[in-house]
Amino acid sequence: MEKAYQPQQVEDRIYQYWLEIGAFDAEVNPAKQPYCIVIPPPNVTGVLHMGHALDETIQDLLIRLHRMKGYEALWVPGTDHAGIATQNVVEAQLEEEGLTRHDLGREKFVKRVWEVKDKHHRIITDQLKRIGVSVDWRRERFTLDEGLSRAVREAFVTLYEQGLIYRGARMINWCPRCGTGLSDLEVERELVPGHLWYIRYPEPNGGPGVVVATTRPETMLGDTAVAVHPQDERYKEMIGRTVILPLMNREIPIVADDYIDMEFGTGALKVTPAHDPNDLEIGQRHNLPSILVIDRAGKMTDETGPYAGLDRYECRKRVVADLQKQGLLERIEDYQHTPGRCQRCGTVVEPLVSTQWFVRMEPLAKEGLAAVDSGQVRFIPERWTKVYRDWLENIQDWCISRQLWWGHPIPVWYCNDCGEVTCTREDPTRCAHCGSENIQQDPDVLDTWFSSALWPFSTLGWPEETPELDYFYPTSVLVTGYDIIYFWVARMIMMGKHLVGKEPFSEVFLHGLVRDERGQKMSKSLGNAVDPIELMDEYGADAMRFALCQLITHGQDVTYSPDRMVGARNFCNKLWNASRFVIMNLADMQPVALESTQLSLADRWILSRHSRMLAEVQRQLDGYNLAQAAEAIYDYVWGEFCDWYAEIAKIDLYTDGDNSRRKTVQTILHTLLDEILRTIHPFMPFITEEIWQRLPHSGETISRQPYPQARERWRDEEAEAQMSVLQTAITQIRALRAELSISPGQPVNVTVIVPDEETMSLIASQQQAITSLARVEELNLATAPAKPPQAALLAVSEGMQICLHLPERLDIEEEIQRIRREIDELEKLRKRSVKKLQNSDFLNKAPAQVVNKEKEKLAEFDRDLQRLWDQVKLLSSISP
RNA sequence: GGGCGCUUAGUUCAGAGGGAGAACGCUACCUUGACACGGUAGAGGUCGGAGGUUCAAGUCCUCCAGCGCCCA
Repeated sequence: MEKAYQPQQVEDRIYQYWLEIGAFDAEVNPAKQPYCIVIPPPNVTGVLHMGHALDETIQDLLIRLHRMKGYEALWVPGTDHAGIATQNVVEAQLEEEGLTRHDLGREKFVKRVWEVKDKHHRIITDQLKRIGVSVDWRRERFTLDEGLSRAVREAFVTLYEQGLIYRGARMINWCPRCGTGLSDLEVERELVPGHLWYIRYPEPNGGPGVVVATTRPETMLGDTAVAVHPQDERYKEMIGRTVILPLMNREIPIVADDYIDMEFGTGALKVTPAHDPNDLEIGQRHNLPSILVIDRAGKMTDETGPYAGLDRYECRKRVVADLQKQGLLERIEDYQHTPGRCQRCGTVVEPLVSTQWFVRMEPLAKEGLAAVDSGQVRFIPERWTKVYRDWLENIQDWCISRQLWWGHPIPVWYCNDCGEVTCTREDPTRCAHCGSENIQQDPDVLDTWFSSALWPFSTLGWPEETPELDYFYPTSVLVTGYDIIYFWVARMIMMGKHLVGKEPFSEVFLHGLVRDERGQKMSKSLGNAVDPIELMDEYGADAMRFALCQLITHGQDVTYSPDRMVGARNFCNKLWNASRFVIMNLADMQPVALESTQLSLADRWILSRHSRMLAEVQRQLDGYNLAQAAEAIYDYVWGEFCDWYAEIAKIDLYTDGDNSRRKTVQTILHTLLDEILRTIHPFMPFITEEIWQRLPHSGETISRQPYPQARERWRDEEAEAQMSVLQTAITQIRALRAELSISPGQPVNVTVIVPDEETMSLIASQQQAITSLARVEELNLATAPAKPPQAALLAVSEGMQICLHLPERLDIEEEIQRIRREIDELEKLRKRSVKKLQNSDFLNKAPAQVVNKEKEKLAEFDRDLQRLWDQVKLLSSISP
């Protein structure tokens, strides 16, 4: 074995091996319990980032864990066509060539998108394999493939037939750059500095009229009213009268509406029903006409007279200038406002009334709420439930049509003769209403999230009643970031309940987002994105995975930390070398039955600690506390198995003589290492497989071995307590050595004065461990009240006095000072303890157990202090 | 405006009522027959601030400040 673990020599080979033996293949298997995760499909727009690495690591951990626990574990891989995002990538490429998608035409353009999809799909697949994902590649899906397209079609037609999908003219968000309508979720709002323009609308008779305040003066060209609050004393007289809309010279009414905020601006609101959702509602309440003044390209329409054809921002400047010229611009204030921007391209969206397809969400939202209220779906961490609920309780209809070319076509045909709509599961050749063949399909495509919403069941074969769907659905858990609760999680739950009749998963584990070292969200545009591939090149996939697991705490964002990578890489190496040590000493192993063998203190102790660790890992994993589970493993492996047990084991391994001890130790080392590897495997699959293959084993792969379980019979409180005393003694001797910088090569003599016979026999039986681990030449034992030897360094702990003989070089004054410092520390603790025990409230109200513990502590402090003072006296008496 | 989260060692983060923890970094000593990606021993926190509850408060409650996010 190499002296250091070299992941690059291992990972590829191991992954190929797994594929060869079908280690990740899952089948419908009634003999086993199913455990299923469907991957949140990465977009084929780009490459995987740290957020994916985190997401996949968690899922792989859960899948591998359950596979080992005996479940039929299926992880379904796949990718998402990511409609608008992918289309934009290709459009950006074309732009560099000086072309638009219209220059190419729809067919050629879509062909080009497929090429981009293929390229990114290859990259993503390679990246996933590097991470070590144990997905069943035979079952990979793509949101635009044939089966999923059928699912989309079925879902659309079903919802249409049920009246839950409808076509209508409604206010939507329009992105002038992408040239498509968007759903509310795809609009991001950001506070930016702007202005509030105060514009006077005079009365027809030349009276002063009213002053309105607006952040978007260009929309005034489409105003059809001014609205005031009915209780507003300032305007009571004006209600029902008219004012002249400047520039357009249109006479518009003043209406009263409760919606108006009297505090904002002048309390008078210009009403533009065609370009503001609130204005639209006011318009509907007062039967106001709606005048479209901004078109889909962001240019002014013919309705705007002299401004027709101008860009909306150019028009804003001209309107302001013209108002100023006419003396109707009263003033301009600085004002922070939040214009909506297209999530994908950043362009300021235009709210406008447009005919689109919508999903009626209210009935579906009820099903979504019921799924959570009934406990069918549980969020982890629990607090996200409220976020989910709040959204569903205030749900708006979902605009699902997109004026794009990349995506699922809308399965609707319009009849050019009778004007009716035909929506069917198979492509129609004639109108379902009049039989005319003069029909044409809707040119639009569906929101990419529509197909995503079906993912957990479409990937399992729905709408076919496949055995997979029957067996694996509902899936076990969904693992994703909290940023797509609305976009994806909620919609999957609703669609699953409604279309399949069952919730798509019983648990949702929501993790945080990955941020850079300064806490900023990682993104390509900011240039702070860390490439997981580079990390894996440098530290190895296992190290990256383990580091990510250590960083995952419930729902909290994860700050990328290279230090963690180093720590995890070192842990890999530690595991590698501990294994190397065990393997080197296993050549002549003849396993013994541990139950019927005489075990040493260290043996009993490590078996107990091992079992305790397994229980803790289990407990933490059950609660999705991955960081705590990882910590439990780390602390045990490094701090107990390596630091203590392996060191003590060397005594038996390297000492000739008692062959039965060697056999026992070999058996324990092998047994525990095997279980350690299996316990860590879901976290660090590659290194554990590599080592496991080099250990005596049966079976093809560690990934299909049973997951270790804690053994109650290995628990040994007595061994743990005794070992603790031994560890204290050794640590104290080491500390005394360090105090005087005695090099490890230099042996020392030690006297341990023990408080009782029990400790005496304990220490006596562990002489070898002490002399070996603390590098002691001669170990003397005495029972209190023996006097410590003169001129010795003294430490006091667990009732023991540990004296390090140093007859020649000891500086007595310095030693007295050192002991006094120790006394000061103890004294502080003693005082606190005394104070507590003098408090009658504490004695009366605290549980007896706590009080007793405090009393014991105080007794120990007193005893230790006494001995330290004795030593000071002793040293003082011989001081020159 | 409403809601959520965070504030603990130089840095990144755990801890959720009974003597402050990890990783990395730092100091000292050490190539000890698994490992210098190592060993041993250390230094380093009035747990954001102010009140309160409690015998006991990083830990529970209230308020405040700062940072971040979501929704309107």
